[in-house]
Amino acid sequence: MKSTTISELAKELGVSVSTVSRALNGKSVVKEDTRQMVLEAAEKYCYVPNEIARSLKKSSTKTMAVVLPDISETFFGTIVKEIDRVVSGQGYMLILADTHENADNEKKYLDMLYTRRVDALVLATVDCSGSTVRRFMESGAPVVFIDNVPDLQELDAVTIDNRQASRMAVECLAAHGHRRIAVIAGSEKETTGVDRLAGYEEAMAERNIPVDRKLVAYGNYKWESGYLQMKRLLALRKENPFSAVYAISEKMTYGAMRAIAESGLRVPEDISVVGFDIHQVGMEPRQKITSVRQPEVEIGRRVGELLLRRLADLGEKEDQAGHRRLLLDPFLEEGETVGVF
Amino acid sequence: MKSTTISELAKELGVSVSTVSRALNGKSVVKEDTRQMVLEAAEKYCYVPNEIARSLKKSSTKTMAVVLPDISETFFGTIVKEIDRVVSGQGYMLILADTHENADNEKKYLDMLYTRRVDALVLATVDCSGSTVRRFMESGAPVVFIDNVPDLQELDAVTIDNRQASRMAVECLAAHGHRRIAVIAGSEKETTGVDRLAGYEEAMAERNIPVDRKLVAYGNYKWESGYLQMKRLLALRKENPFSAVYAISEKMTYGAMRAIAESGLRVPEDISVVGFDIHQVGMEPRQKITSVRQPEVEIGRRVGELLLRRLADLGEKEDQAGHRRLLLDPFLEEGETVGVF
DNA sequence: ATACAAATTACAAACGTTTGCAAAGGAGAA
DNA sequence: TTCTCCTTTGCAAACGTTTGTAATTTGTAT
Repeated sequence: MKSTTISELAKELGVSVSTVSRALNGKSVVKEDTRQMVLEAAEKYCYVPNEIARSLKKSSTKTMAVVLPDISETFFGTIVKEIDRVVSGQGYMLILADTHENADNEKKYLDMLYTRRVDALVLATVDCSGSTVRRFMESGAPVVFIDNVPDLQELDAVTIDNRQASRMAVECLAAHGHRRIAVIAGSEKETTGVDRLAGYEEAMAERNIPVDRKLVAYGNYKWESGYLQMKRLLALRKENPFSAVYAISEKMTYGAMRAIAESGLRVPEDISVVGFDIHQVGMEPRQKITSVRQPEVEIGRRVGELLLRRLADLGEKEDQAGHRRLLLDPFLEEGETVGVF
Repeated sequence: MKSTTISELAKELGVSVSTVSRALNGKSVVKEDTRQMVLEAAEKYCYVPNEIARSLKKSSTKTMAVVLPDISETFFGTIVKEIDRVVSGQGYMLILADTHENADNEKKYLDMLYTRRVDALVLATVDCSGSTVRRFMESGAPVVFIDNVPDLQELDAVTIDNRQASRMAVECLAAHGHRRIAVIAGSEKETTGVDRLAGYEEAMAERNIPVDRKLVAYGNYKWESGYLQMKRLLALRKENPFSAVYAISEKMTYGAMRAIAESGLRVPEDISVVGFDIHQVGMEPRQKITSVRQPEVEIGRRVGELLLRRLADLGEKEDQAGHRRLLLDPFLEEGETVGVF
């Protein structure tokens, strides 16, 4: 079931391969009659261009890669979906690589992608040192970071303003009278987690509320850690009282709420909760959770557009405009988990 | 920043390209000294094989495609993640295409994938006629269907037994004394929805419970339709009473529960609920939802393994073993939304 | 030293395109 | 008719590999 090639068409029609190629691509001048003839023959013999051969010749694969820690998360799924929508409009396709949050896998995938000569890369790295991508970036292919951005200067990135996100959470709680606000933060290694905690501290400072270290718990973004850290905070509640808690990931928020429910306390009567990335706000079976949200679709769109522009600029031989770090606005989605204190 | 090629290495070392190629690939006989020399030079000059050229020559791209309606759904995300894990172990990468549940997009993507000569395809189609894939299948590339399987004979597929899934739901409810069981079903066009409804009917028949058509609502798998259909069912509850409801998708389950909550009824005291595909059973902030579940990870693994075997068999020139339709077992995950009637 | 087989290496074609350049074809003007 | 100029087409190289076959080197036995 091998498919037709240009040269077979050429032979069939008694013209040269270059003529067929030009007729098919439409870019170059070919007599209209010939073009029609070629097009009909292509139709008749079910000609399908071989993108591999074309890639080799043009050294452009019309392929981008997305490397991320966990595609099963709605957050990443939504971003990828939108990137795909945007770039597929220009004929690009997406190679997906799920690193399982593992730096070795990330490196392995980046190597595989490099040999495949993808035109561009979007990366939600687990290795903030940025060491794994260096070669890629040096090769000249556009790279855009999302979610977790290494602390290097020269790079493109699209994220939300994570400090701002936490400020909004604290602001919401403070506006309801809360001052003793616990936080379930993330690891100190990832820029995302660091920024979110910093935002919390800034917002507290702005309101002259001292940050009680006893109310700062460190989790790892997973359900279990939200659950366990909340249990811990609740156990010490006598000595370190608090009226609200802010968790910086979706799963930790769920875990924390479960811990609260199991302790017999009510939300928001006893404890107010602000979550992060709660994707089904308004769709929860019961209580809507107040949550800081990221505009995933916009993130995806901006990433796609940025990559397309970079690739176009490459073609134009313009020198790359300075690298840009897009900081999008998070937003607070009101639910039913914040009460007045 | 162009990277080194085999012929540059060859020139540098004063040997032929074929020798370098063979030394690098290790398959063929090369004097050990030469191999070392080549390997060192490759290292020194940062040689990276060009997979595109290799693909062209070997007419195998080491690439598979996954085409599905919505990657932002955890269900698909989890499957893709596992397929990726399995096949990347054998050097394959995954191209992802999100059709947005649109048949035209599906066709467009399949065309793009065909010109890219992907080695294999996994497809969660929205077009059960199977017409869009025909060419692909005729080309000889392995195709595996998931989720929604066309009613053709000659194809590979990995799904759960959807009838069995519904039987388990009904069985659970019946065991708790429920006989008037409403169902929020899906469209009549998709095999998945059809099978799930059929399973419901079978299970009812087995228990000599007549199926009341008034208790069968048709949704479209989305939150809103679960919500609206439940509202409708509740509005008619006086004339068509029921003590339980079974919804055949995750989002419809959430929507239905929201509608129940808004009507002031309690779950499970007033109405019992069995859902489908509830991914965070046990992680919900409050009430655990009893749900029929699909083993997504196993589905992904079986898909990956099946594709790898098919591709290996192709190489072996063995004639393809008959097509197989893997029917995996769904399972019931107990929550707190089913009470005795 | 010579011959022969085995081990190693080189040559060249092929995979299916694109594209610069040269060649051919045709039309109009001298 | 011949020359020029423009339009259309063909030739051939290139993209970076793999691989069958031929050529060379090496080792061993005579």
